[in-house]
Amino acid sequence: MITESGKYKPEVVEPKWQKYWFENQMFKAEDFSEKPKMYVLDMFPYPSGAGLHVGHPEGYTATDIVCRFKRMQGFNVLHPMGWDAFGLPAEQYAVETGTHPSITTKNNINNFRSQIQSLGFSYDWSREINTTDPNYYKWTQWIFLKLHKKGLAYLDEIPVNWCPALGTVLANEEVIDGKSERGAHPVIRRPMKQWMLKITEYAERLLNDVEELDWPEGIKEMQRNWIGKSTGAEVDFKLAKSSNIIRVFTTRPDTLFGATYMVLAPEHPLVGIITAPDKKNDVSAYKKLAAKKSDMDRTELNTEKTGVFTGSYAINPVSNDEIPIWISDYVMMGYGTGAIMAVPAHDTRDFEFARKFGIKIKAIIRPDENEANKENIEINDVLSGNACWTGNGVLIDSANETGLDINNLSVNDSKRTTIEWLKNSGLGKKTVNYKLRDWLFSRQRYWGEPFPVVHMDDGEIRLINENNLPVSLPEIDDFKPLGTGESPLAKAQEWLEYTDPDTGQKGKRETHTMPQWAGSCWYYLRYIDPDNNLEAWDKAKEKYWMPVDLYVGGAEHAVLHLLYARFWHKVLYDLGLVSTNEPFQKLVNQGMILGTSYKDSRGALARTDLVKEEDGKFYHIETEEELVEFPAKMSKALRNVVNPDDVIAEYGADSFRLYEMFMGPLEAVKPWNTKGVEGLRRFLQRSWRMIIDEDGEIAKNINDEELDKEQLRILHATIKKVTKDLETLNINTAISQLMIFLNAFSKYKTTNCGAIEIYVKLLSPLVPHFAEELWQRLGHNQSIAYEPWPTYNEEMTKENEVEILVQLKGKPKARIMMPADISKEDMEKMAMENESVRGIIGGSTVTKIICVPGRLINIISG
RNA sequence: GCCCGGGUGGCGGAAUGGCAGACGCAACGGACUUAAAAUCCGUUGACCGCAAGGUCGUGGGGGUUCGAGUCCCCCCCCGGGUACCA
Repeated sequence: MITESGKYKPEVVEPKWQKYWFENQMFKAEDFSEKPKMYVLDMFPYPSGAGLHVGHPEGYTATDIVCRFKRMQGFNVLHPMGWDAFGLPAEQYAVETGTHPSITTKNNINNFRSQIQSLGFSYDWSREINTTDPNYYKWTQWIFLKLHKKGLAYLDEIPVNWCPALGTVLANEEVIDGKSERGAHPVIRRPMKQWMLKITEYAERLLNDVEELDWPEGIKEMQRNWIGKSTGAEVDFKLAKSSNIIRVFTTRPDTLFGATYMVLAPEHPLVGIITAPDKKNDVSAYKKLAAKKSDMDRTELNTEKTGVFTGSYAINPVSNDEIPIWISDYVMMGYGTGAIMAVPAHDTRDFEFARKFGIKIKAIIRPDENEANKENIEINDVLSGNACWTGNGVLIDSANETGLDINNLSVNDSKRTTIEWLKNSGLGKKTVNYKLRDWLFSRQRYWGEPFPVVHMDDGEIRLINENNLPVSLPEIDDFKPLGTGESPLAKAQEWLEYTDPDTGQKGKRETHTMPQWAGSCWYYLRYIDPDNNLEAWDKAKEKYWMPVDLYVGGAEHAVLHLLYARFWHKVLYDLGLVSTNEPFQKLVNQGMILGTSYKDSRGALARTDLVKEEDGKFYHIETEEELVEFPAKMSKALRNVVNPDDVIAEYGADSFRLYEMFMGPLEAVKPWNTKGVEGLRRFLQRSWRMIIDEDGEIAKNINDEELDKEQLRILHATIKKVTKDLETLNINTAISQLMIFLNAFSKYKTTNCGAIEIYVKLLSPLVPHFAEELWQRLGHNQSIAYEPWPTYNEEMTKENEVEILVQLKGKPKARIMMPADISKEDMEKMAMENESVRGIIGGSTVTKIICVPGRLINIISG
């Protein structure tokens, strides 16, 4: 008879243990402890109305496993969760329905929390934070005051990415291909007064300190590229017929003698001044065209160069030649000085431009012969101006009468020499340029942190006193954007008007709010001391917990969040408010989980509900065309979104967790396959059956008999493999080893109870509810969560005898059993005395024998 | 274009320079069952062969090595990032 208590029932076991953990506050982190600390952080989610996605629990499961593992190893673990809850969707929903964003947010958070809790994660819920809570954003505002006082926040009238559909400006990082990152609405350029943060002041440190981080190389590289440091020189060009000077930035000062024209960005302030009267019409027409073009979708980038001549000339400072000044939109006002010296012989863009407009091309580098051959470029073509060379070589025709002679020098040497000469002649100097721009920190939205700022009527910008924080969001009932560049906050009359309590001076509050990134720039610090009403965090606690030892999240935050947070952290460090230079010591990106989709012969993906399966093949319901299975991003449009709630309801949270980890390496992109969850459910079922018999009793063959040699070997090998794999986050192979253990131990007639308990312990970080239940049934009345992690004996993992492969000239021929610890000499002796080995060698002469202990013998014969 | 990843059975994926394909899914065969599901046992890279066995095989081509999925060079394809950055 199978009784109820004999069955594995996740639907009973999982809520039982979740309740137990919650009621006993099992995972509350202690501030300060004798134990070593471990701070494991998940990127906190934006609680969207759509709820949890199978992608969310992937990283959360991995960190939960690490935390549970580390607790058993005696660490004091901090593992918090919270909500990045400011953001556009709740506000747009408010515009449509009138529901206040705080209500939407609260509901979504409740939904997210219960979904997350149903997965059995061991968060310290007493530290839950919410960026929209005034008790939280009070401190976000406080940090803004710190930034401002340090001179890192300023107002500036700049051309910004204005998104009419969203009614707000966006940071450069939030604009993709000329469209908004969220919603893909068109974005146009428009000058507006905005709050900016001087992240550029930290560019060098943000770049250098990347080196010391234990982050994926790809992410570090993306940060470096985004900062985009380039070293070169600023050079001043005099105009031929006026006293104006055009300053350019170049990374190739060595090519100055080859500069045969200049180009200004169309928006360059000198354009209006230097344009010759007969060119005014052409130039202003082009400027208009360029302005319109920058409003257009940037993906349709036309590589064909355009531009017009201004009618003016500049003097090349090294050769004294008069060179024409053009304007073109291939030079951007936003980078360097907005003007370039053009060296068509040695820059591909300049080359294209000069070719098109018939401008002189003057070669001043003789290409390196080997390199030119490799690139398939004729040296003579370069020298005659018919090909462009950007590589190495030797300088030619590059000397003047005022002491600069770089002929015969290499590119690098001539750069150095030229910069030296420019400096001595007062014409230029060595400069460093960054692609990184200052951070646009204003948004014209309601649902964000208000700035603690008042614009006084006399023009003074006044900061709200620290003691009067937070500046709370006013209640309003119309969330529609004004479309003027002001946020909906401008409608909150009462809130808006400010009167100085002492002087009676009047002013208006800042109506911009902070971008969503603000709250996530420092949330990891608030978890350390979430209820502190006197300060943002206690310094001693910060010192104890920081830095974050492991940070797991999606690669989509490679530049945005991670760069901004590092910037704030460095500012806080400089202010003596945090003890570490960097916030996140180790970073791991979980790969995206793809859904199943179906592709036709043209490569088009079909909606999953329009696909039918027959005999293992897939067909389109309407066209009858045969389709092939193809992994694709989960999307509503493809109807291939998998909802974790459904999976948990059918298989249980433990099977779900196990499957997500078994799919492959954490960082890899991998396709979801619900069949796979069944396999893991089966694995748990078989593990259960090995331990619990059909009556719900401990299986009869589990006793206190000693393990035999082979059982001991498998047990210790399993402890070793699982321990090492959890340490390195190779959770998929840890699970494989546990399966190997089960396959072996479920076949033995009798099993030692201690070995089974170790198995349950090894499983417990992965499938905590399952393990708790078995642990209890095995007679323990304490939770397994803090049981000491099993240790292994290296000697036990070794086999006495191993099978050695005998190869003849690399081909496998025979297998001989040999003692595991045999020496090379004895291996060779044993092999050569072996009958079948002799037969394999036959009459041929052995010239060499390679012995690899524990592995193989390779016999080379002539 | 440039910068990062990656390419291994039908599928997800394993492999300190040492027997490629661990583990799982799927498939097939068998046991149990009136039957099915569940469960259990077995087979499963391709090709040749009755068999013993052999040949080929980690995107393609070369190389280093006694030995290469792994190291080196060249090329192709896929994914991500970025883009007239001077």
